[in-house]
Amino acid sequence: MMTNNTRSGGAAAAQDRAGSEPAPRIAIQPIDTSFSFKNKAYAALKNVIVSMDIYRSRNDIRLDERQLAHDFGISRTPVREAMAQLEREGFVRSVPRRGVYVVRKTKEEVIQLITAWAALESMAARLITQNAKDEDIARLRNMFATFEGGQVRAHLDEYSEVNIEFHQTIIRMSENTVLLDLAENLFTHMRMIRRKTIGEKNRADKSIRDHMNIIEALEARDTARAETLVRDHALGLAEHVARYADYLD
Amino acid sequence: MMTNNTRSGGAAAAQDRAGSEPAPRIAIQPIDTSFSFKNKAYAALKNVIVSMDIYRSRNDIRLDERQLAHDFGISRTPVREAMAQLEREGFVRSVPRRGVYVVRKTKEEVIQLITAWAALESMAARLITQNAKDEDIARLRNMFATFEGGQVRAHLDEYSEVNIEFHQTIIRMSENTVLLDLAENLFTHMRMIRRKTIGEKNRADKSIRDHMNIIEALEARDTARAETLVRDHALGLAEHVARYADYLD
DNA sequence: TTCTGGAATATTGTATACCAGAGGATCGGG
DNA sequence: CCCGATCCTCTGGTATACAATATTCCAGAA
Repeated sequence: MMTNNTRSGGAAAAQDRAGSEPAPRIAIQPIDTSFSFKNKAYAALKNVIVSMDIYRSRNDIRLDERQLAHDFGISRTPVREAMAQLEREGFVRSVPRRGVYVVRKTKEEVIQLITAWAALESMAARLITQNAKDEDIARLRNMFATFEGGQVRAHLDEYSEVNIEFHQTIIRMSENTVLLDLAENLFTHMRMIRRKTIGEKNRADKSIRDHMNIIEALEARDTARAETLVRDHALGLAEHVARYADYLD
Repeated sequence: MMTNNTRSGGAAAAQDRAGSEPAPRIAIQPIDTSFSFKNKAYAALKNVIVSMDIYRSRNDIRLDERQLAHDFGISRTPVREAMAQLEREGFVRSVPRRGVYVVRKTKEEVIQLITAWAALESMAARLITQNAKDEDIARLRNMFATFEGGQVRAHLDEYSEVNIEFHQTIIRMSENTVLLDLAENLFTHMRMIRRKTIGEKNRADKSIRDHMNIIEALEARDTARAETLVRDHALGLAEHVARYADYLD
């Protein structure tokens, strides 16, 4: 959580034109001091971890501090500080005097992950029915109604990027940054296993239908129903994983 | 999350007695290598942060790396690595070339915190009704029924240690470590503001009644009701904070 | 051949040195 | 007395040096 040290500050620069300075002063904005090597390394490392296919090979994957520091062109220190953060988030595990290894979630842990996600997102749905503006909910429909047409559906399995984006949007619409931060982490973990897609074609159809029902419940401001639908949708995935995802662990 | 590098291993040593070795081999267990300075510093720092009364003074509290390192008797490096972790968890904020400051949550953020907590704990309640053993639920009642008697009630405001412990126990009983880890962090934040207790004596009574109702719903394995009660109990606190906690920010 | 022991090597954990930038103090001019 | 430029100090950011331990591999004995 709290990824950004840069507390926005984007639009703030354009404001002072009533100031008495005649100098043109073209578009100078406070230089972004937040991109320290530590933060850059964090982003880069996270990217590396997410984009590698952990679950294909069974061998543990080790991250070499020295090698990474060298590749990034920096020293070990900021790399280690980034590692410490990733470790706290559960992405890597540091074994003393041995190395840091990318964490491979067990089936059990994935189920727990999805369950927690269900909790967060259903709360988000609740908040949306109470606080969101109609136009925002409408935008949600527009964003994902394209898939109702037909052909794109094939790609909408539980781990696809569009699917995750839908759920991420739900969370974001809750306007609760704590929920967002927590869920962001869980989604990142989910992205790491999405390549291991489970067959079962009809689940994609069900997923779309679920999404549509969710959107309708949100539009109707039906708090209880929205909450329930979102929760059960996620828990359904958890159950599916429990039953069919034997390739984990 | 993932605080422990020591993957148990406790009971595993006593197992192999069918092995052909006649040697007694008395109770050797792997020495705990996981308490590096980094981890020690993390625990110590967190303790320092939690135990200081952030919300009394309005001045920002700065943590001096050098001073802390000196007090701990170690160098800055492990202290900084611990700081990096605490920063990622939202406890401190590091301003480049200025210092690292303890984060003071705004009223808005506290409300969001409690809302997220409501989401996690209500899911925990759901899981308990489905998976927990009767005896565990019974233990929950025994643990907190002492307060029904009378005099201890006065101290049971929303921020008291016993109150937090009750909710923490609920989460723990879900047997979902992800929920537990996420909630643990939220609770830690809550502990930091618990000293600023709000008056309103009758809330304590309501709190106890709520707890009893929750326990009963769990005992009855009434999933929907338990979930709702837990959620609304927490959201009630959120609303209370929204209304009366003007001292924040 | 197989197992034990230890030296060589590799890699992390920790300490220290150095750097750049922010803020305040000081000093000088008006 | 007030204001501003400049220096000085203090802080976190980064790099590097050193210490400690795990792993590997080979030699030698049973």
